[in-house]
Amino acid sequence: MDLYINDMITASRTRPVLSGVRRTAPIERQSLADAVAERLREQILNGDLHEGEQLRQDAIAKQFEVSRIPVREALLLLEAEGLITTVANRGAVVSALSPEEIEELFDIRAVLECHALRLAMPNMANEDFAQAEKVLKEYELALDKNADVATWGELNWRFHSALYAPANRPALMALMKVLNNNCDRYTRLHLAITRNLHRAGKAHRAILNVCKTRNVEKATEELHRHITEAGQYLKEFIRKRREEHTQAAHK
Amino acid sequence: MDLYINDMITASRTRPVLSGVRRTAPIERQSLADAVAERLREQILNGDLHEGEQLRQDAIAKQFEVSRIPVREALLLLEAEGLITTVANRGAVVSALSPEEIEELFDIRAVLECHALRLAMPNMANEDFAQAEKVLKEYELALDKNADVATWGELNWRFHSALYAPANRPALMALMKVLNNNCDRYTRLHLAITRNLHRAGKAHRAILNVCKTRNVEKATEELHRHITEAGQYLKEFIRKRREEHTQAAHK
DNA sequence: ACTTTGGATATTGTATACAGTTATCCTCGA
DNA sequence: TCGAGGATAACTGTATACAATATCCAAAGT
Repeated sequence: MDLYINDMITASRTRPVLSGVRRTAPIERQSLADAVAERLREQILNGDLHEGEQLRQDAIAKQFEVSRIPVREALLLLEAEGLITTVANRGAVVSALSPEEIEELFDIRAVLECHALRLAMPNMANEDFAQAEKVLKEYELALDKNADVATWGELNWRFHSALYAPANRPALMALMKVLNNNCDRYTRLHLAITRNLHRAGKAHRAILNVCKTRNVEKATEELHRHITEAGQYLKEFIRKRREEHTQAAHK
Repeated sequence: MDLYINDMITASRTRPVLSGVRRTAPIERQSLADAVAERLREQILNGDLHEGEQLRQDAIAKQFEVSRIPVREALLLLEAEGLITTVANRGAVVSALSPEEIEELFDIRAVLECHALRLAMPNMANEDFAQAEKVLKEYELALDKNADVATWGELNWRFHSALYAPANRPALMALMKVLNNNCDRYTRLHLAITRNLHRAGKAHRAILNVCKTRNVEKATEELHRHITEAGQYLKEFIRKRREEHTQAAHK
């Protein structure tokens, strides 16, 4: 699979944050390519486009009523993010990560996010804890409401990023976000089937509690376990699922 | 700045490594976009295009005698890699990383590469040491010959990647390569001015020697210092350089 | 002098058109 | 029935043309 540095930076594509005190928000203008990419990304993360599915330039262009040029550019963006894979003259398919790649991605995430947490913890103020707490409450509320997996993915990242925000490392944060997108797709897939959403909620609360004690070692250990356990679980989950599918294909 | 996941994967764009034993190499066919991107990337890494320099689509298209479409797609790739930055309707410029971003990048590199080394060391065989040794010799030879900085950058990465290869982590490797590209540009800039190329050579030899003792802790410590020291040095170097330039602009 | 406004020019963004490549399917022969 | 070969269709890759947007400069107003 592929990961691009600029996806890290291309987090920047998601619009610079409003700076200064201008009263009237600048009119949000997106290039068509960005808009198309956003829609497709959502569809992929939601699983509306399942892995391995072909992405026809023409079809997408018609669907969104644009020409193929912005579609092509959108596909390049998504490829840089690792969400799709293209073969010359044969078009793009939604990336299907091998179990090994999934494990690798979660492993990278664990390393980077623990590093981020380590940097963040000395800077954590009460308001940071409050922020994380707030997101966690939202998450639990969403659970009760049986919200969709998209909401879950969003809140999951918001919780994690809230922990890392005090580190004040924009590039690192952007990189972690891209990696998260690639992992979340599988997590969501898993959750959509097993529906055991409470597990992550409990793990998150545990992590937050350790952070509050300001014990860096224990906190990073907890976080590391949270991420790698998810990785191992998903690796196995996907491996079995693929096995079944190939068997089904062979009979 | 921006880093894209797919750049990690897009390392894949730099052609999948020959797998298997096919005798006749597959005919190399690159899309124009890939070819343009490759040329531009080289120019940026070499410093032929200095940071902040505008990249006009028309000019590039004329230079390579292609239309603007493949140029645009090449620019998207480079943006994903973090080498350029684009603003809507105003085109692209060669990314100028702030001293803080440089520090951040080197820091991320240190974390990931130490992790990779940690994974690699248990798998290191004599042939791996020999391979690293060989690259190191080439490096030292290039020093004597007063080779250009491009050669230096190439050999630098080849040495580092030789150390991490036994870890057998393709995604991690690809990500590290993209990060390296973003850092190397500044390292080369620095070397092109100060010409003290021997320092890195000595550091590399020291790292390799520790690896041979199979002491994981010491090896990662050595590597970590090697990378973060370079980062600190360059951060200061770029900071001072920028200061001078802004002063020059004000008088 | 300084600011503002209008428009000419340059540049990017998108659509349409065409060329090249790959996949599909049909026919023909064994 | 099966496989080889080739025409056809489908799709991607690139070029050209046009539209939208930004930049620059000069002229008018304060």
